[in-house]
Amino acid sequence: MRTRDRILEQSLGLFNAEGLPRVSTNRIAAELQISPGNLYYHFRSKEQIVEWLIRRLEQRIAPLADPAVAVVALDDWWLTLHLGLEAITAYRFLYRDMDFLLHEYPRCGARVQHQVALSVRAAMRQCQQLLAAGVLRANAAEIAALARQIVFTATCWPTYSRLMHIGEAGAEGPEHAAYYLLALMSPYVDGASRQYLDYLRSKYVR
Amino acid sequence: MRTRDRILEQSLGLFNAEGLPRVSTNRIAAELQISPGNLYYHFRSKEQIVEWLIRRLEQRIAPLADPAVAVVALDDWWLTLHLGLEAITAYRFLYRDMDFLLHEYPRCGARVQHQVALSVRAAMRQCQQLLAAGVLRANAAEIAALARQIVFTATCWPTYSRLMHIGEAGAEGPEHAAYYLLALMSPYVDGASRQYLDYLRSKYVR
DNA sequence: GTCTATATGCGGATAGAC
DNA sequence: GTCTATCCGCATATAGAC
Repeated sequence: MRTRDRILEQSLGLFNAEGLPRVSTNRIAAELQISPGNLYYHFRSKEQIVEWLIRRLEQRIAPLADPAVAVVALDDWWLTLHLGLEAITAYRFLYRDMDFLLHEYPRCGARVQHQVALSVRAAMRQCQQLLAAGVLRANAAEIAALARQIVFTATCWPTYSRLMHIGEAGAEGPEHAAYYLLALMSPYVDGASRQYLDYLRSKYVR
Repeated sequence: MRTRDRILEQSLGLFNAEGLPRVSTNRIAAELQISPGNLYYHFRSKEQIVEWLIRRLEQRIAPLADPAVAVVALDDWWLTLHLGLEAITAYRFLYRDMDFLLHEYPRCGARVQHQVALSVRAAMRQCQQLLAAGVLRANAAEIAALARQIVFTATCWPTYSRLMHIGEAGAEGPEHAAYYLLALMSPYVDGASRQYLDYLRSKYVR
């Protein structure tokens, strides 16, 4: 089953680099120096390749949204968020062309939608834990809006940033998004936690 | 020149409803009950249709980014932002498939990029005016991050919202984005202005 | 498992008559 | 200005030999 894995790996790389709709199955095969027919022996369709890639992403982010994980300090939140950003970066093609995904491969699109919905719920849970721990100071409406903003920014900022600074190195990496995520959180944090947050933020100044 | 305008109007409607890549020139012609050849008599290419639509959008938002406009009260800011959101909604297909746009029609993509860059600059100017007027309370770094967040949210939230709540009415309208834009601004506003902001926000609760 | 060859369909765009 | 007919190229996917 070696060829199968090579197809998945090469597809992920090409999809991230050039975008799902612009990478044809013929292209993937050519890049791997195998025939198109061979590729279709391993995967019934292009959609199936995408579906297996999504499966890998799901396994990677599932532990981050696990309710059992306690988030009681800013550090816990930050680690979780950073791991999430890295996962999103590694599979950024899914978020980059979501409109295409949803229309061309509805099953895949629905799965990504579901993952994002789970992330929103997890973000709310984590914000509430931080509130209970006294790290955050905000009312219920603010918490809800903040959690949604966090997930929105984490998923969409890399794409936005890439579009606006096309060709610039690192524009789609997690660092750009990280800075703005800290900025979102900042007004609701004070005391010692706020100092730590400012410290983190200073590491991401451009 | 009647047919030409009908083509533009119909294209805009179809692009917004189904997305730029999924609406073919043949489809536009069929919908208007004219022949594909006729369409290509009026526009050399599909790209030219898009280019004329962008031109209309540019004319619509230019006055909103005009440095001559004074933004000294929360009300001024809110009006400008709301007009901007309505313009984005009216031409949402441009933001919905920006990756496609940038790769397939680089000239068009660059123009939209340029418009967004202008919007960021305008947002910063306006935030600084609000700061000077005592409506906002923030340092320079916070102002810069806030202005970027505002433009990012205004341009990307409608698309994100639509993808997450596909089929739901109003998900891509300006209202959803409006609520979160006010939430972004809120922590940096206090006193009488804050009360007014909360009042505005209450009108958009879901 | 892997290849070659090919079916099938669609989208953008053009030619030339009316 | 508008039509009909058609070219061209590409992408997904399949058939059948090796």
